[in-house]
Amino acid sequence: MRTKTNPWRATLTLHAAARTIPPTRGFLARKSWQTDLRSTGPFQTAGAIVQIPEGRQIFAEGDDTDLFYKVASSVVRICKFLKDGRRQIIAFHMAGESFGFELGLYRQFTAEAVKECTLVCYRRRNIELMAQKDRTVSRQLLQYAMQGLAQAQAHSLLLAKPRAAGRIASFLLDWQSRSNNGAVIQFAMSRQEIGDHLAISMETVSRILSQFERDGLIAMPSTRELHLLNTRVLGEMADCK
Amino acid sequence: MRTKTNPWRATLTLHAAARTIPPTRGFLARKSWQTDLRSTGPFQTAGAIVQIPEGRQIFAEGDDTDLFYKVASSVVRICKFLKDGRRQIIAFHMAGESFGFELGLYRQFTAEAVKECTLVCYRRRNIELMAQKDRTVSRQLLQYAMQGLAQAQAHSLLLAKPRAAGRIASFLLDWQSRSNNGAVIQFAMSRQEIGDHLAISMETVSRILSQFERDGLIAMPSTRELHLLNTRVLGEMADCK
DNA sequence: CGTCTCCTTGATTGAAATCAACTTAGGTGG
DNA sequence: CCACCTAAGTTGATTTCAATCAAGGAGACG
Repeated sequence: MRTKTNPWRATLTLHAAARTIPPTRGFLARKSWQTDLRSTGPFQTAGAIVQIPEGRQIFAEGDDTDLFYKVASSVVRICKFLKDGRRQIIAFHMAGESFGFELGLYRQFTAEAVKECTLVCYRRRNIELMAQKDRTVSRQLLQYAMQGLAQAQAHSLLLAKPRAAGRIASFLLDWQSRSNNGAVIQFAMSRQEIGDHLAISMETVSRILSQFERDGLIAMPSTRELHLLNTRVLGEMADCK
Repeated sequence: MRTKTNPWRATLTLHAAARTIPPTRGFLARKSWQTDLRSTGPFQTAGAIVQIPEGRQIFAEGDDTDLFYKVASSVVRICKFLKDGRRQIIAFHMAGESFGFELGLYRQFTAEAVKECTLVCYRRRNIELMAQKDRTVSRQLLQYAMQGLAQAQAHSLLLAKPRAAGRIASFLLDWQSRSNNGAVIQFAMSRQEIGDHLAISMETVSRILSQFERDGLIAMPSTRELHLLNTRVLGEMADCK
C-alpha cells in the first residue's frame, strides 16, 4: 500500500464486497412489495423498502438502470470514480429526494449510502407501464427529471465559482435550505466527501470552515455539527466569489 | 453588454410548420426511454420558426417559461449573469438540440444567439395538452428533460476537473463528437465564451490552445478553426487532469 | 493505553488569475 | 487598394489562491 492514506479506499473495498453480498435484483425480488407510508404520490403502492448499511453501494456504474429510488432517511451520495483516482460526488440526496433516474440502459454513476439509510425502491419497468395508463405518473416522472436537472445545473454554477470560500458558502446555504433544520446543520458526510462534492481538497474545506468560524460566520460545536450565524454575509460570499 | 429587447416575439406570430429538424445524436443517442420524432412526431406541426440575430437575447432570466425551443441552425448559449459581473455559460446548444425547458414558471437562465440562428419554437401549454392525449409526446418531454440532465451532469464533471488543460481537452472532444464534422472544429464562439463555459479565463484558454498546438495535439489554421490531430492524448488529458 | 480514523494546521509549491502590452483579423471609408 | 479603426486574440510578468506535502491533535473503540 501507499504511504499516503486514501480516505475512500476503505469504501472501495466495501464496493467489492457489496458487489457480491447484496444481489440487488434477487434480493429485491424476494422482498415483499410493500406500501411506502411516507410517499404521497401515485407511486404509493409501487415501492419496496430497502435498508442500506453505511458506506455500502446501492448501485454501481455499469449496472442496469432497472431500478430507481427515493430516500426515506439519511443521506446518499452519487459519485463518479475517475481514472486519475479522484472521486467526484455529483450529488448528495437526502430524505424525500429521488435518485437513480438515468437516460441509458446502463448507469453512468455509482450510488452509496453516506450513513445507514432507508430507501424506497421502484422498478422502472413497472413505473413506465403505470405512466402509460396514468397521466399523473408520467407527470411525476417528468417532475423528478426536471428536479434532477435543476439540481445538476445548480451544481454546475457552484463548481464554476472561482473561489473555494464561495463554493463552501453556497454549499452550506443549500444544505441548510434542504435540511429544513433552522440554522443548525448536521453533517452526515466527512470533510473529504464535502471536498469531493465541491471539487476542492479536504484540507481547504477544513481551513475555510475554520476561517468562517474565526470570522463569526458559523459555529462548530463539533466537527459534524455546524451553526450558521451570519447567513447574510455567507450569502454575499456565495454570490460574489 | 447585450441588448435587452425581445424582437422575436413579433416573428412568432407568423406560424409556419416546422420543417424536418436534424435528429439528435452523439452521447445522447441511447436506446431506452427514447422516442425519435424526427419525421413523424406530433411536434412537427406545433413549432414556429424564428430567426435570431447574432448576440440577441432569446429569453431572459425571470421570463415566463411558456415557450421552449429546438435549434435548427447555428449555436445558442444558455447563461447566468452573476452578481460579481461574471457570466457563466452553462451550456451551448447546436442544431438538433432542444433548450428552454425549465421546472418553474419563471426562467433561471438567459438564452442568447452566439451567431445568427434559426430556431423552432414550441408553446409549452400546447405540448402539455398534447402530452395528456398522446403518450409519445409525454415520453418525448421526459426524454428532453433527461437529456438536459445528462448534459448538466457531464458539465459538472467537466467543471470538477482541477486543471484547465483537462477541461479544454474535454470540451474539444465533446464539441467534436456533437458537431459530427470529423477532426475539424468550427467555433462559433469566442475565447471569452469558451472561458465562461469552462470557468477559466480567456487568457488561459488561449495559452492552453497555443500549448496544445505546440505539442502537436491540434492545429489552428485560424482562430475559429481547429483540427484535432491527436485525440488519444487529448482523451488522456481529459480523463486524467 | 495504544491504535485508528478523521480532522486541523503549517510550509511549500504550482497553476491560473490578473494586469498589461502587443498582434492579428475584419470591417469601413477614403 | 490602402490607411485606419476596432474587437478579438496572444503573450509576458506578477500575484494570488488552493493543492500538496507534512506533522500533529481529537475522538472513538477495543
